[in-house]
Amino acid sequence: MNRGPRIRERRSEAVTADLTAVVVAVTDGEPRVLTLDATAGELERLPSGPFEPRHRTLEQGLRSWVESQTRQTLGYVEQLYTFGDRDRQVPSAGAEASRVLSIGYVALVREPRQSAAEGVAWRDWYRYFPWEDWRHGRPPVLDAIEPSLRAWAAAAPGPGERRARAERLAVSFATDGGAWNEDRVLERYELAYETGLVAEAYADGAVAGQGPPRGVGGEPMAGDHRRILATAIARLRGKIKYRPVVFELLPPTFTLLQLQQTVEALAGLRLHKPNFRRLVEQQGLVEDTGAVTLGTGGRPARLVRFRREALLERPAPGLSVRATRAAGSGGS
Amino acid sequence: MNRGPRIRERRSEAVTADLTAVVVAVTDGEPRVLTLDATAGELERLPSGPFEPRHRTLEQGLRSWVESQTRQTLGYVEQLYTFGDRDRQVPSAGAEASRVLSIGYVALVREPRQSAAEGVAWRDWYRYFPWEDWRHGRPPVLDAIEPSLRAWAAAAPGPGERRARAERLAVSFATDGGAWNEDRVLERYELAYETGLVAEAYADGAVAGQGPPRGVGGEPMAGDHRRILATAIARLRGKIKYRPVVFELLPPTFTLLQLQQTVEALAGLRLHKPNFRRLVEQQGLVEDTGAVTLGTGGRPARLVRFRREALLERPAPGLSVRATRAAGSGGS
DNA sequence: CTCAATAATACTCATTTGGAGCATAAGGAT
DNA sequence: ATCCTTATGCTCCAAATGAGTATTATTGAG
Repeated sequence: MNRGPRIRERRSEAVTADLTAVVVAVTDGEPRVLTLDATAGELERLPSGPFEPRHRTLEQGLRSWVESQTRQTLGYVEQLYTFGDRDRQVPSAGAEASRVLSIGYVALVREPRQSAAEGVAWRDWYRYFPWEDWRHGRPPVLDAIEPSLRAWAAAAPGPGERRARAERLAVSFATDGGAWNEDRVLERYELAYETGLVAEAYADGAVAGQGPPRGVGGEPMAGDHRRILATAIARLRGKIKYRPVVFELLPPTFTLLQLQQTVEALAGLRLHKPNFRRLVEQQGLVEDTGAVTLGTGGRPARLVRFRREALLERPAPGLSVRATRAAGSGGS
Repeated sequence: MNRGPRIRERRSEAVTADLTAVVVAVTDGEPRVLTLDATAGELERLPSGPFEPRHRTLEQGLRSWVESQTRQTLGYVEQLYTFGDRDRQVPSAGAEASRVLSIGYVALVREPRQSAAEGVAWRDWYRYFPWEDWRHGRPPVLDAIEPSLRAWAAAAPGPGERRARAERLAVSFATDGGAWNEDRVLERYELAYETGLVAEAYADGAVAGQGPPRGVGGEPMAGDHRRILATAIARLRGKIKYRPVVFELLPPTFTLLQLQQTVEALAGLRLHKPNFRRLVEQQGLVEDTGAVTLGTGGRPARLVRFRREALLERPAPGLSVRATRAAGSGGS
């Protein structure tokens, strides 16, 4: 196949490709993401680095950057999305800085090393999205957010735009009484950005003003890292429903409650225990190991392991997460 | 946000980003993709071109290339995946050709212009994946493919690898009697590639030999375009189940049969008519227009339109596609 | 003008799935 | 022993789903 001439002709338009990793673990029932601490001039950030000639593949490049920056080796890795630049980033360093692509990845790890390196920390991901955790009922921060959202919708230029904004709010944030959909993490972040609720919008110059209202927009991150994190959470929340990805976060053997709490941590919802177990059993997702744990605080729990054969038997071997009316979508 | 220094330091590692479009339409109940004809030295290809400074965003760049190459304007556009180079492409033009990224997109259009430009054609997508069309029962080409797949599994280096290959076959191609999963288009293409069933594997040097067995591997495409097409089909087949994307392919008003046939075209499956209608109705995906069509060949059909409010009411407003036992997954 | 062919539409029925709550079992702590 | 906690098992019912059948409204052949 004669692609030579074509490729050469194209090389004139060069860009830089930044590989960025959302490395996820669940410890003590909390979802955590691997971050680099904020430094003098910069905010907290995700491990990342440019794609370089020494990297065999994009994914290899990513693994290499994460390891060198955090001493954490990665297991399961999945590409998320490639973000262009001018639609979001600030051309702070002049025109020549404007050709950067961010290729986002999500990685799952089982046993996070405690403080793997200096300046590296596993942080609760709800630190960055406080409105996403419904495990203890409706997050209070939503009451502080909603007025801003409604004001933004009301301030739309025309009636058509106003209706469009109201619909986006209804779909994403379940204003006007609809059901909260835990998957729409990215839409919600984008809305928060557009309405000036997150600090990044001001840093990028997308929204004018001093900064967001205090204490409601979640912790900011450098560049577009929080957007990449939102994409990762959305992807994971969607994927657990039809792919057995949760097991990448669990040790080889685990109890059903551990499994449930891991799913709950990711989804940000409380699930109905008996039904969750029934689902897991009838999907054939796990098999008994014979062993039991004692440190449960109650009756000992069976230890189970993931059953790979489930991949063959089910078209969509996942764990549908539907909140119990009790704690998930109901009141506080 | 002080990103200046960091960005400059990274600019040394430049790559080229190629934007590639899978533009899809369904006409006469057949799924079609917009392609550029094969030329003297090259195979059929998808519209594509490099991301350039003049492009405001990645998506804008894509739209611009598609329009200039095919005179087709795009409606719905969605990014698919960014493919690195060394994992697949041949470094045919020397070392400097090895830093190309392909960013794949899928676009849906309603009314394909007939022969929009010279050298441009809407082609049935099953031309490239003959094993993916189960609307008339099991595709005969599978009988020709399976021996090659089994031989490849049997020829694995060790017993562990042999088992791994057999499992991949079982999952992707439903060998050993499992159910065919229409979503796994990409896995099947990758397997066909690895087993030397598709011409691209030889062109890339990934498989040694003259070329694939004749008449079974589907029509080849330039570079990694067929892989991108496989990704697009897989994405669409998955997405119709939880998002109302089909309507992007239909005119403003349509009949329920048209809707069903469009879904069937994408999924490559035959559906049970009464149940499909019931699903559409109870999901509230469409509403009556009052009008009817006559050219049905039988009783006139109601004309309906998409109901946007369904987006608000349902968490996953889509059309689950489960084959009827009759024609979909059953015998020929 | 009647009848067959073709689709559209309506309805039935059995089975499965899914949400909710309750009952019982088996540990540890006091 | 009693209570607390968690694991596990089971029931009930409503909704969704798969499959099949019946009826209705056109077109077109004879």
